[in-house]
Amino acid sequence: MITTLKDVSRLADVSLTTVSHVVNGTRPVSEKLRARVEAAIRQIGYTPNSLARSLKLSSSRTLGLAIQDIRNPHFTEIVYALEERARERGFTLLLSDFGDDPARESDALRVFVERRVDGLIIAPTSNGAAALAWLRGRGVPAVQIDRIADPGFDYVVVSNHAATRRLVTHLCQKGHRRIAMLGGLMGLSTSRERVAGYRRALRDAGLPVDPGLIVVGCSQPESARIATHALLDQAAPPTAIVAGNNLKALGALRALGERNLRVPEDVALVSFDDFPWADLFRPRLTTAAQPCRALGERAVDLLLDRIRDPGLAPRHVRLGVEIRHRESCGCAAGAPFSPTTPHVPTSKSV
Amino acid sequence: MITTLKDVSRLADVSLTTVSHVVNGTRPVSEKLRARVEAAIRQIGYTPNSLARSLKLSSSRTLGLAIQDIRNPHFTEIVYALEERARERGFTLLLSDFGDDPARESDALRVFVERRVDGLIIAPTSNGAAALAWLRGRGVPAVQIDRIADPGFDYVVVSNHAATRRLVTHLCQKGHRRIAMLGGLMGLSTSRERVAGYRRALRDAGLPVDPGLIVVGCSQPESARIATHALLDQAAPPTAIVAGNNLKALGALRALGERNLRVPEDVALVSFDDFPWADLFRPRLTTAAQPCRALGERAVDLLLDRIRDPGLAPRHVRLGVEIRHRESCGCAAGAPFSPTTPHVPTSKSV
DNA sequence: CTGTTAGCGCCTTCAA
DNA sequence: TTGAAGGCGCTAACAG
Repeated sequence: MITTLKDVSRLADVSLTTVSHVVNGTRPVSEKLRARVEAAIRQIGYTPNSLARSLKLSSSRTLGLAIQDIRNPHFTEIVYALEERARERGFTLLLSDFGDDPARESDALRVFVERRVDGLIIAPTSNGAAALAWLRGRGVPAVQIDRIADPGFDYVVVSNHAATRRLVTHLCQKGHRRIAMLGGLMGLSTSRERVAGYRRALRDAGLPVDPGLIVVGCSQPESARIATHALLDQAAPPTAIVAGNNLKALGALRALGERNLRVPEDVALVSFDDFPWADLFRPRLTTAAQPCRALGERAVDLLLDRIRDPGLAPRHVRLGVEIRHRESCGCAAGAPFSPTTPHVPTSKSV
Repeated sequence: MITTLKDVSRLADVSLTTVSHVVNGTRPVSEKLRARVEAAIRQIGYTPNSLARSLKLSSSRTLGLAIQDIRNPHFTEIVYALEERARERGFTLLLSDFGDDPARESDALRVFVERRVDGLIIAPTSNGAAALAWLRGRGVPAVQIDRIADPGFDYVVVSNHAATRRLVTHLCQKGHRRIAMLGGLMGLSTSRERVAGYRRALRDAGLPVDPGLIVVGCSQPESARIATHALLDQAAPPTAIVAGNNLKALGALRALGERNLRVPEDVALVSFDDFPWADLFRPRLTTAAQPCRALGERAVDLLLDRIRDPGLAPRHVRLGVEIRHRESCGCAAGAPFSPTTPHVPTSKSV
């Protein structure tokens, strides 16, 4: 059923070498032989064994991708971009979803190394530094995305500080003086940078930083929901909330709904990360939209460069973030339905 | 940097055979030698080369996954389940997103076969039959998910007919007499089954089937949006719409919003496929929620069974679908925010 | 232009 | 309990 070069060479009555060369186009072969070989290949349905090829060449043209949770739309979008770019450049993606669990993160890297991926892309956990150190010991090229655990490796992330700062400044300009921040796990660079951006914006606006308005450690909608309730139970509750990512925004939205608070009239809400269908939430969310597509593409490009030349100095890329003003910040957005739904491909036929 | 069994055997001064056996625990080794070997392994950081191993064993413990568009939340959820189950059972997933393009579908399968995956999971396009036939010629185990292109292969899908029928019957019972259907590409079994279920429900209710109320071929939100506008432009527009999947629901929702039509007061809307955040859409969508998790798990299990025993007769699994009644069908849902958000994992800490 | 041959790293029979 | 040796399928010197 599964055939080999040798089968082809026997059937075409040529040497194994010649077959290899016509398959790979790696040296001139006379028309006559080439025709015979091609006929034989078709006849027995030969498909090259890239395992053997990889073993010989010590290059698998495979990239490992280790990520938190592909169900988070933000990561989904990145995975999509990574896969597409990798495929375009002739690489296949090995996928591992490690659910923010450092132990599973290490497992994933081990599996990838055993499979001799040519390089790997990782959104590191708070324990990522150790995982990356292990990788370094094996000389495997890697690029970090979304978060930074080890500046000794390449990375491509976004300007978390600046974007959060703009989000918060916008809220300040609309007159809010008690602005709460729903932050993530402080072991992650993203969380630290976003919280720092928040603080900075407050200071810029001459507003005090009230520790009671900063909640960190939320990593799922449910914890954000609970945290939001706690925030609103305070004596002097916030009039605006900044969600550190999309999952936290969902949780906040749920809590707000449960209290029948109106957004933005009663409480304003802005969030990091956009959803492709953010225009269908009510209220429509004002967000800091990350360039997921570009991020994925850059990450693959960086990685392939490094695979080609492992001696390169670490390269650090920070991409800009677009603030999408919709309703939840208190701005009356233009048309009731924004015509731009950037992440959803347009149809080709009805 | 990357070391081999031979390196270990030299350092530990034992035979290569012995090292292999301690690594794989495949035959008894004396305490003394084992200790030496293990020390050597640690010392040089040996990581097995699974490429070589796979070549020798002709089994890669790899599964190929070929799917339309991981950005569709429905597929995202399935990919998540597949990856998790595969990992639990010691397999790694190779990912290929082929964007509903038959040419890219074939490419993906070819790449998978070249990489000698042990089996593959595919959500076939309308051209899937040809692709699967090619696979059969190579004797590669495969299971279809979501859609059926070749009953000669295993599959696990959901009861599209019955679920759509229940959705439409519900609408009929609420008094709707002009119910439109937004169907997908009729080359896909899902689309055919769902449209058939719709027709069946109308007949059961003694209602005429108006061809003008059935639109097929939408595959993206944008085409569904346009189709919805066309539907509403008719002389006798529908009072209810059934979206054949989640993307079509997004499009319909946008069109409805653009016309300032209220759901469900002016037009009712129900949809196949649930979203994890469906509770945050306004109106909250009534949906036929597929058991994505179970589907993924069954698919992997079926595939591994078949890999073990390729002689098995084709196995066909059809899973039930849960109708989630929310507001968009005209039912006043209970609490304003449903406490069940099944696809979003609960937090472990705040 | 074509063929012979030596591995890539590993598993496993066979022999000791 | 241990080791030597052949071969999985392929590529690329090297030789004709």
